[in-house]
Amino acid sequence: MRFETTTIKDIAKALGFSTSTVSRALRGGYEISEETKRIVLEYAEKINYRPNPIALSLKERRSHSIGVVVCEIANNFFSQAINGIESIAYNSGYHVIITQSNENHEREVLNVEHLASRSVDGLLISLSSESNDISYLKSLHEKGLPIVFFDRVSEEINTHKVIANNFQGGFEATEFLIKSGYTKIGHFTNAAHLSITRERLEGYKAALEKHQIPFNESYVKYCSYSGLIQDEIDAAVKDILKLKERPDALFIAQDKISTSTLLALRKLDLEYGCKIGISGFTNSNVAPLFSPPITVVRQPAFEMGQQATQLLIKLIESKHPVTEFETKTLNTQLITHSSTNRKL
Amino acid sequence: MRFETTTIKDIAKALGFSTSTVSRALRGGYEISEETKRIVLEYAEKINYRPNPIALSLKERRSHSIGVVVCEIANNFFSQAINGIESIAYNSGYHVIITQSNENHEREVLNVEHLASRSVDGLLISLSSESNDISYLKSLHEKGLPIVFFDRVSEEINTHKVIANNFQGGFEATEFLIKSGYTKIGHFTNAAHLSITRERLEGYKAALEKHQIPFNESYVKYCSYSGLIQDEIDAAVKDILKLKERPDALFIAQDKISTSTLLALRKLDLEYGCKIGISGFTNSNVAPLFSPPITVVRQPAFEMGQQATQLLIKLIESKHPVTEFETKTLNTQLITHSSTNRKL
DNA sequence: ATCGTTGCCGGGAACGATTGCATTTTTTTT
DNA sequence: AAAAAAAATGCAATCGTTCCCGGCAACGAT
Repeated sequence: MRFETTTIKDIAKALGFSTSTVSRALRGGYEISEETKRIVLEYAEKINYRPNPIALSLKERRSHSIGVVVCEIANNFFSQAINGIESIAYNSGYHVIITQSNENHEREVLNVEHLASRSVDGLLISLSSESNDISYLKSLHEKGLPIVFFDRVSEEINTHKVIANNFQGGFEATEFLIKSGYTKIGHFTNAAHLSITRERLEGYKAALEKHQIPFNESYVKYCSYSGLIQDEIDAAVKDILKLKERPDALFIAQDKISTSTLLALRKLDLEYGCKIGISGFTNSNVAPLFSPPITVVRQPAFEMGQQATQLLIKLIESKHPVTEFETKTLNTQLITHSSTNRKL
Repeated sequence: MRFETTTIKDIAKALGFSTSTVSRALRGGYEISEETKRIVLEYAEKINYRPNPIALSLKERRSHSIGVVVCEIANNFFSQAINGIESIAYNSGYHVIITQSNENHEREVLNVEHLASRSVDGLLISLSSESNDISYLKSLHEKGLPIVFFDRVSEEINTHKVIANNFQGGFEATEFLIKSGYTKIGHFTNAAHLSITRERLEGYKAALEKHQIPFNESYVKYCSYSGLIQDEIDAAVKDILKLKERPDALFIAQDKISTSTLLALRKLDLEYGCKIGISGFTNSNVAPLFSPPITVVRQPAFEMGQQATQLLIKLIESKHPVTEFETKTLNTQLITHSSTNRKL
């Protein structure tokens, strides 16, 4: 049951050349006569010869591929980002290997190590919500593996980073609710230690402060599984419902948490869910269909994927060690569906 | 800028053994003394040695990985199927390489050939809607590459296949609309030549026939881009709206087309959209939130991915050429949200 | 004392491709 | 026509690993 391929040797044998001649003819080496080149190229074409990328990877110690680690591809943000990544990578001659951590630290480590041992030329990663300790990444980075962070970044490693303007997103989403007349605004968000959590929370707080609304700690719910587990969101919603002074609006800081919260509201108290104002991060293309309706903070996922990939390829192809790193911040977009600002 | 790794040679040099001895000690070869094994293993552990999978792939001409080709990972069905694939593959020691065709034939060919040249041990594929000619797959299959089809299969290649019970899905979705009191039932579906299109159409027709409703060709819209292009769906909806006798219900045969149709209805004629009955294939987790509401045909995507992977691994690991192939058909699930059958 | 076993280990080819250097062939120069 | 220069091609090492084969010691049996 072994899959047959044709090699440079087969060509050499069939044509009576040495493998070196064939190799050079195929890459158009200047030292090979036009005649020989023609013969070799024609024959290679005829038998549909394809160079073995594995042999090349072994020899050159690079694979012309980049590894991607995301939490889950089913998340709209990540699948769009991956499309952006692929769009750049393919045009630059790189293949993309996608892996999922499922928000699990151990899985993330396994994925990264596997990618590294497969000689990926570089790594694009958005950290899992469980990942507090990233020393494993640090050591890989120090050994020379080019890494670019996107979305969920870490301070601990000095390299390129691409993020959305999370502060802006949080601020605008919150301020929109305030301007729509809501004052008791709850906040559902990710695990507390993530960069995106901090930044979006800051935006939320800044909007409250600007409009002289006091910050209320009991209105903030940290969901460590990032909405991957519906029960966690149900519990958060129940907590909110139990409050003597319920929020009259919610700002939700993540894609999956947004949809999970809408589902929970529908299930637990639809009337309340339809009464309150809801704004939240999501890159879902079907958000306009949602009921209860939601005002959307959309991240430029595709562009983020593209820019991260451009930075990574620049790192990979740089002749000299790079020491100057940049953090690109892309603006989010607030999309209001007419039905949301119904208090106006 | 090259990434350093430790090899079996480093161990051999440090310990004064030959590479052969080290290699055998690491795999626990019987011909190596316990003492030597201990020394080698301890040292390997100490320097965190990891065998180079690329060298292994080159030598063994297999990579312990399986390639997956889907149309787009952003599609709920496929991302769930991929989770099923990974769940089995990882437990069996295989890595999964995911690629997207974006419903584009040329891209599909490129992806498959790249996967094959990377020595994937087998291939899981759901055909793109553009793929009519699959001779390239055929020749790969004849050369010995194990292939398992899922979801969108082809008759032309005799191998294992895993599909949903598309006839049943189409039948139940249509009959549900009929039983809810609708009689003029339109049908939006994929490109006509796809296996899933035929089967779901058959189910639709069978339900109509059972209830003595005449089949109306002008009620059927084939969307060759599978909902990837919103304009195509918008056009289909406009066509329907222009009919002197508009459908009072729609059965939609695919995930993306379902959501695109809902978006189009919202945009073009929300009142009509909310009045008609809609049932459709989708694996979206947020379908309960949709408005207009939709009765859902859900495919067992995760299980389909799992079963396809099990079949593929059986093929890969089979000692003898396999000649008996099976087609597994998994039942779909009809999920009615209370609000849909409002004619009752 | 010699032979066959057994246990342990090293040498080296192989996987497919590239590449520096050596070698052969052809062409040009004198 | 001989020598030098140029062009075309081959040899062999390399990447990291496995595995066939052969070597060598120690030991028991003859």
